[in-house]
Amino acid sequence: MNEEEKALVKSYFSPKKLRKKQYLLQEGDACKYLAFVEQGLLRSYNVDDKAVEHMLQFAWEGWWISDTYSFLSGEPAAYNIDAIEDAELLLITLPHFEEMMLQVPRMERYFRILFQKNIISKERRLLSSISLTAEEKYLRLQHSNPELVQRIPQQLIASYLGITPETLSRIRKTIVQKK
Amino acid sequence: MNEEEKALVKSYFSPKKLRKKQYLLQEGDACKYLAFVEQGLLRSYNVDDKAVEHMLQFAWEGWWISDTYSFLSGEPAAYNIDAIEDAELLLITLPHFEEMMLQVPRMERYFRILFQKNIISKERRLLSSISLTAEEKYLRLQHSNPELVQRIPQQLIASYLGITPETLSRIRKTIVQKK
DNA sequence: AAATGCACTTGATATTTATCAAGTAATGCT
DNA sequence: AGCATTACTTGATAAATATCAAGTGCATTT
Repeated sequence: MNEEEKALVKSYFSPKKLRKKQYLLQEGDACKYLAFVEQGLLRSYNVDDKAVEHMLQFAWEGWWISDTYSFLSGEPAAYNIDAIEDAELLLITLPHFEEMMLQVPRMERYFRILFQKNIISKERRLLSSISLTAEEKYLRLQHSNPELVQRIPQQLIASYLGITPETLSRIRKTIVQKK
Repeated sequence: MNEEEKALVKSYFSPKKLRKKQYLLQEGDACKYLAFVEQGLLRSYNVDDKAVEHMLQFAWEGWWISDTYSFLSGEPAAYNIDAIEDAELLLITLPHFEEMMLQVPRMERYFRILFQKNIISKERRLLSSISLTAEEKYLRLQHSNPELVQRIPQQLIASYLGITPETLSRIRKTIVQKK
């Protein structure tokens, strides 16, 4: 990308800082922004009838996060997004996003490829989810994404895997014992 | 899309017919094609150490199917793809796909948007998978995708939901009894 | 029409995971 | 440093789901 393009792309975004525990998006609101994480750590999740949180995604430096459906459709968001660690973001609105796609074909391509990669990783997580035991899921996550396991609090990892914190605690114990 | 573009796009694809139970792709081979389903029904799945199949995706008229990772990277496929019903497909190779993206920006856009939608539906399936009971998963699938539940054999639906055929059979029984 | 093979069902039991309750360790706040 | 809050662990028990084994019904083949 040349300097001119870089400047143009940058002009579509606005910076935003978020303190730990602050919301970027709350369920029910329209998701106005797609966020690029420059610094820090965010999560998206939903909350069920029993007030249990279910992690959809974590996003740190270099990752994108939003409620994709709400962002694109304008419908109320199904998910919450908040900061697990203080964060610095670059935000883009849908009109700016669409404009950018048209003005900078390179970005259209960038996002098509980004989305491809996202699909591939979601497919893997899905297959883990439907085919592995709790322990296998944890071990595979640890193997495929060690930074996540290291950086994210344990209860959130449990939620991400679809198991209870107690079960994860016990699994970790047996893994240590096996060594 | 004008006639010229349509003809150009069409020229990148080659047709293929598949009989029921025939493979389009076998685990370990490179996935050479991205397939568009004109007619019929396909599935992608993997097989674990215990020879149990785990459904990743079903694709019927108007859907696309491939092992996305293998298709893009050239690495051996992790999944099998075969026909549940006799099928007619349009196949495109990666070089043709890339060429088409460059020659027809409209298609770049089409796939970016297609991938967005794919991500949204995978996210929903993932959240169902990590947050619902077996019965809730089945009911939600039935509600969100009645054609799938009607058209796909029950054992494959069970696998798609990450439960055993026996459990699904019992769940269906209790649902009927409740009515 | 009889025979074979699948898909689905049903039953008994085992295993995995969740729930509830209490404890201990770690962290944040003033 | 001391107190409060939150995160994690552990134990006892309950609930959900898997496994294994037979059986039934239905369709396909001969």
